[in-house]
Amino acid sequence: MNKEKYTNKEKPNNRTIKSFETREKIYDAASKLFKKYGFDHVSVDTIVETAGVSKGSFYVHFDSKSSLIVALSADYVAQIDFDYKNYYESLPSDTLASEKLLLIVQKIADTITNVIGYDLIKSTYEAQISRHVKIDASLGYNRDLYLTINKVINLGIQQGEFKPDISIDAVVNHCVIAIRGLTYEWCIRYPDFDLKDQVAKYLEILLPGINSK
Amino acid sequence: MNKEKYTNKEKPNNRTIKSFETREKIYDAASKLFKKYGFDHVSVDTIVETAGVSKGSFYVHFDSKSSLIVALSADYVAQIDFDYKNYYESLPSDTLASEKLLLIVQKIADTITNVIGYDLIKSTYEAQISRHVKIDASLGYNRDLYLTINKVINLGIQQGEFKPDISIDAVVNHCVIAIRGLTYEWCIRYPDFDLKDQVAKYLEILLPGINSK
Amino acid sequence: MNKEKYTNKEKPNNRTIKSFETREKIYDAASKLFKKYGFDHVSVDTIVETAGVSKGSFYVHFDSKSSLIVALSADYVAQIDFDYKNYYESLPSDTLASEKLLLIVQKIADTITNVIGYDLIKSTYEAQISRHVKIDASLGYNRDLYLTINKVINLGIQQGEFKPDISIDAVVNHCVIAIRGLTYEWCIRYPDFDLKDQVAKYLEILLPGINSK
Amino acid sequence: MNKEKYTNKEKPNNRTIKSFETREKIYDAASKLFKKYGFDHVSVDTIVETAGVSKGSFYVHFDSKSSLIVALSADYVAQIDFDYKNYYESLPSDTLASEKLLLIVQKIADTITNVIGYDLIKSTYEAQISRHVKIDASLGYNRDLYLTINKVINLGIQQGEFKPDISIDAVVNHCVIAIRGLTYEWCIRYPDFDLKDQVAKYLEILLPGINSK
DNA sequence: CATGAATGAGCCTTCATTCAT
DNA sequence: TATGAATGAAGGCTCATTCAT
Repeated sequence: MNKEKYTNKEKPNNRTIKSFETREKIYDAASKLFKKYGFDHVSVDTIVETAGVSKGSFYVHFDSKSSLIVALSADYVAQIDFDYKNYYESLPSDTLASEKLLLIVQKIADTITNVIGYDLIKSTYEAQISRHVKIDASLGYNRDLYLTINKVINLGIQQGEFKPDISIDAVVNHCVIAIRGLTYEWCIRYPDFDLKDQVAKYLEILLPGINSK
Repeated sequence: MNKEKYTNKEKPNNRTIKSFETREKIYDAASKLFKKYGFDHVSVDTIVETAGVSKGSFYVHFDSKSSLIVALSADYVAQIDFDYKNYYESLPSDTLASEKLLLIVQKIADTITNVIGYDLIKSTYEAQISRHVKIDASLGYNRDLYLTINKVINLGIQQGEFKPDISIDAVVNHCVIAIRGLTYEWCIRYPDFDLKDQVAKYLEILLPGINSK
Repeated sequence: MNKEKYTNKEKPNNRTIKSFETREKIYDAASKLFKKYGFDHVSVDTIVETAGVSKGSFYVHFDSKSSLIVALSADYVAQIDFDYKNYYESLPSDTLASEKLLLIVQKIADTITNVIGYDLIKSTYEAQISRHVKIDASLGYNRDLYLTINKVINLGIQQGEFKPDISIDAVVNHCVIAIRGLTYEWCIRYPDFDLKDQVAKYLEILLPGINSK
Repeated sequence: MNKEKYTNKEKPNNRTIKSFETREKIYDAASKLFKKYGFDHVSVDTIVETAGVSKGSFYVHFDSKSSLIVALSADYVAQIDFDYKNYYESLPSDTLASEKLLLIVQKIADTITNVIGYDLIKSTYEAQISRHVKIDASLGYNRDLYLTINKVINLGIQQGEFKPDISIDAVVNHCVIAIRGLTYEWCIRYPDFDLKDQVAKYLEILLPGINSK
């Protein structure tokens, strides 16, 4: 398990600050390297060398290589959450629900493509599928994503834009899965696959089925 | 590359039979192990030990560990192809296009779930995403899947069941991607995800958008 | 040890002919490969593959990889002998001894450089120094070379061209060693070392010491 | 590359001393084994077993097996350099140039024969001819040897002992090559070849050609 | 004689982890 | 805390040789 530091409220002294910095150095180096080469192809040696710390230090701060990966995942997810939620709140209130949906999924595609980047997403998917580093559900972007899309779909129904009798859950569910599926597809077809474009196309096909007219 | 044996029509003698059996032993052991632990986490040592042959034998029959997974993938894909194509041909000619579509994707879900199985699919997806063991496009089930779904959509349009102005390519494309995406989802949520159910739900959402009425 | 074939005088039948051909194929392939890559870097697999025969055949004709090397060396040596002896006989009888000496050593340099070639010579030296594949003295080119050079030196003394009191043996000896030494030097400096040029320079330095004037 | 330790001037503590000792153990074992069996025929396994350290330790101290021989070569060369240069300086200033030359080459022969020894020289020559572990020219004994012999020849000319019109470069060049050639000869004829004797004989033949009288 | 599958010791190298300092 | 030398199991792969057919 990732060793939590700093949970006590004591005033950090020089030593704890140094310790924190060391941890950060390892963390940052690992992040960069995993992004570039994938978990399985980055050794602890490379990490500590890049970080400029000793191998011993690594094991002072992380119990194992795996525990590092777990710590990293949470951060990326937090970033996605932060990005698209902020974005959602910023949309004009008179935006159509269908348009909001489109803008949100495109925003997600954007974040994935440009902020997080291919290699890191690939690594995350890789970790998810091959190891049991399942992102903790309570932290995962899925939960928030569900809620946000749920809001939009509900809004569309209330505003008479979407059919009132659709199964909201099924639709939301499918959206989330589709985004993940398209992201997987993007990974294995990279760079010949425009994620933003594809999520838009996906909605073009989905929306007629739920629009009320 | 996978060393092809037996491509000539000569009557196999005892020696070639024995050789083939050895190859099979390795193949089967590897298949079982990859299924269970994933490609990267099965060593050649383990494979040959399981197969009950020498390490040298492994390299008599396969040029490398990688070439083995390539050979394995091709087989599974061939199996999928075989299964759903046969199935498609067997459908009554008066079946509705939308129904045919549903039945086919469900058949694929069935094959994936029950014939090939979770572990192997997981390994394949893992291999695809982490290594460059991309299934040869000309052999991959994608191509045939495209063609088959294309046929169905076309049929639907000709029979007036689907809108005549939809982009067939976009729809077919999306179907294939969706199947792969859902399969990926199935992998990471296993066993809490009913693939057959989900592809059905997916179509429920897709179909209204392309139905003519 | 290299298995000698064909020592009996029986009329060769089809089978012995086939056998001989197989042996030749292996021999030629090995020769070519050793030339190119050096003994230690050519595997039996590569040899038989290049020769187009089976691995089993190899061990029918040669007891081991090493025995092949032994067989090969003798041939190259024979070729050198043949070349420079022929050349020596062909020289006009009124040629000066010192000139004859120069021409002979240059002829040898020529043979080494252009007939046998860098890679094979390198391989031979390599084999000589690293393995105990010492060329059988009675076959080695040294013996004949000694005799030939001996003749020339003697001739020079008789014709009054060389000092009468030099130690013929020491001079001949040194010539032979020098040729081998320069050839070794050529190997490790290849291609920045002109063997023919260097043997000439060597003689330029040697001759004044033995010339009578 | 050989990992350089100890280049800083810090006071070595117990740990660095231990580390150094480990390195030495590996180094010494390798040296002994290469001497005995030749580079290509000594495995890392054998080295570490002989040294009494773990295989992992080997790669802590040396990047690869090749980097070890590079390190070894440099040392031997340094030793040769050290030996004959010291010797050269110690010669009485009134020694004749020709005598100095003789003494130096005999000193070198001595060092090769008695200090470095047959097996190691053989290994070095082997490495030079079969691999591309060419001793770095700037470090090699050749450079210094050239300079030293050059000095002697020059001295001889200035003192009127050698002809003033000889090509110093050609003579020096030939001396160095001859020493190497004779050393090669010594390797392949060992132990039936007295190197010291032979270099003396070589000079006996060379000197009359450059002496002024 | 010819074949080529089978063998298994051996090769060099990597790597996560431990531990004395 | 920080260090980095030490560890040794494991990894993928090569190769000379054997042997049943």
